[in-house]
Amino acid sequence: MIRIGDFSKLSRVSVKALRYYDEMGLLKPVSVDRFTGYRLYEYSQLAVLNRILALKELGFSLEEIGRLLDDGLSLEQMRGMLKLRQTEAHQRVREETERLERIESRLRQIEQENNMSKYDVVIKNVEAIKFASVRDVVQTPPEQGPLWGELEDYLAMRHVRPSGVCFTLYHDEGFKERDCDVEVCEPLDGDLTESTRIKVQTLPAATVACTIHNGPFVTIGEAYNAIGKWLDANGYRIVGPSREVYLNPAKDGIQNDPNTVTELQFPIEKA
Amino acid sequence: MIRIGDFSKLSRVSVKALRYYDEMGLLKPVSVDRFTGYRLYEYSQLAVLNRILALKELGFSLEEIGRLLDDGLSLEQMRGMLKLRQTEAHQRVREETERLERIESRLRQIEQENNMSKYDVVIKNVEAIKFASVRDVVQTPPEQGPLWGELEDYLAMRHVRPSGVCFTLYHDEGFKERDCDVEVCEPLDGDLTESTRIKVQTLPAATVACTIHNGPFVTIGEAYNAIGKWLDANGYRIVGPSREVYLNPAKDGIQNDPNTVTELQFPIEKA
DNA sequence: TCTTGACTCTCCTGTTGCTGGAAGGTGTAT
DNA sequence: ATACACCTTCCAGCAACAGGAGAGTCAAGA
Repeated sequence: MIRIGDFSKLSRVSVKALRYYDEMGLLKPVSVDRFTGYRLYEYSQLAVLNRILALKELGFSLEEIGRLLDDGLSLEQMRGMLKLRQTEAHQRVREETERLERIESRLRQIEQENNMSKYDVVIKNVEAIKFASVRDVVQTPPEQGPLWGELEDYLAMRHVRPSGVCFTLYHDEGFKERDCDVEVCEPLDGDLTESTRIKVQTLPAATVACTIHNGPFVTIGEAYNAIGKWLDANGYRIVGPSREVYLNPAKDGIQNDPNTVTELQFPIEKA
Repeated sequence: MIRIGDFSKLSRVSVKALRYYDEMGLLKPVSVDRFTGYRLYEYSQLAVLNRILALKELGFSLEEIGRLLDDGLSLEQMRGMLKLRQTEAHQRVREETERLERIESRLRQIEQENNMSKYDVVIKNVEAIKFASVRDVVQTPPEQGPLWGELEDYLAMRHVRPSGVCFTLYHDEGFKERDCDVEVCEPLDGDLTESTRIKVQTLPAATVACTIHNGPFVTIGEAYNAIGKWLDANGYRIVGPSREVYLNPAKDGIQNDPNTVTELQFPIEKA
């Protein structure tokens, strides 16, 4: 029988941790002095402690370990739990690897361009969205103005009000300055009858890389630039039309309001 | 100006998190209604939030992010912090990969042998240790008894008492049943003059894989077996003599006490 | 105008696996 | 007797929020 301090030295597990394991019911000392409260361990309990540590290494929580130690665990159960830990560990390896890639791409960016981009790209999941839209080819993006007029008139006439922020889909692959295949969209809650020009569709939920452009449209190219580089550097592939979401739409037509806030969203997949 | 719920929907960051960021000083709403306490955000703050999220992805804590946002961070500083994160991320990738390996080796073990080993192997760091010892070649391990007598007599004559648990070093590479090069050791605190047979040395601190054998010595082969397999399966290399640590030494000479507790320690390196 | 129902606020607790420290009792060697 | 190392319990804290209670706010519909 040895006291907690010696047990701790032998096992290289802190006294605090041992007391915690006692409290959690993972490893009770074989006896506790009735008067002093001193915990007394047997050497043979080091084997139990080793089992606890080994399970911890495998990624089990202390609570799970407690159950594993109590229940004479069947092999099948054990196998199942290990499989679970396996996928989790896999997942975390992936995450950390991606994090590492991102860090390295940032470092490269600093080395090469010697500055920090004003655009930060983040990945998020957006929900499916139902919307009414007009699609057409315009000479340059700013010329989508009339399409907006057309769409809004149509909605107003049918007393339908958009249920969220409007956006434009760019159907061309890659960036294109002229003859752009654009689709201007207003999100919808209820129903709407279509016409030859106005269609109702649903965009599926997606994982998108996005960045925020603060300022007038004339400079939005920088944002496209930044997000494009980021996708490249971090190994993502574009898998659908990009969206320009007009969070705080321009007040004066579509051009030069400096308070405009626009979000760029690119549906992506890991390359 | 939008309320927290809408800001949350646009950013896909929970309301709780936004309030927390406010409290931490990371992202204050541009205004707070004096009467209702409602937080009001600007669309343009989505860019700040994106920066926060991007830094979080890189592995920074919220506190660090706070400082990064406040101090107009110099590029050099940023580079330094990124380098730090980089090594950390590297470290974690390694850890998770090793965890994954261990899980997979356990799974293989279950598939193949259809049972769970009674021996759990854990890795720990042991400190340097000074000791007195006798080294000799014995026909079989159990025949080290006389060496123990020799060592203990020597210590007793010089009124030196061991300062910890005794152990044996096995200097042979691999497992050997006969003509074993063993060294029986008693840890020491103070000084001791050497003789031709008795030497004083210091084992350096080391990383060891260890397992606990509960029971008589005759069955200790199983423990060696288990630890050997484990090292193999998890990609470790033995880099020094193994130690047999007699935690709860046998009472009857050295053979058959069932309450004996012995720890096997193998100094290792990742292969 | 009243009533819903959806939002929002603050404040408190809980999460995980411990670490650190305070205040006080033990054990042993000098 | 007196150190000094140990041991005990209890409380606080970490990181980044989530969940919920209890109460106030807002806009739309009856």
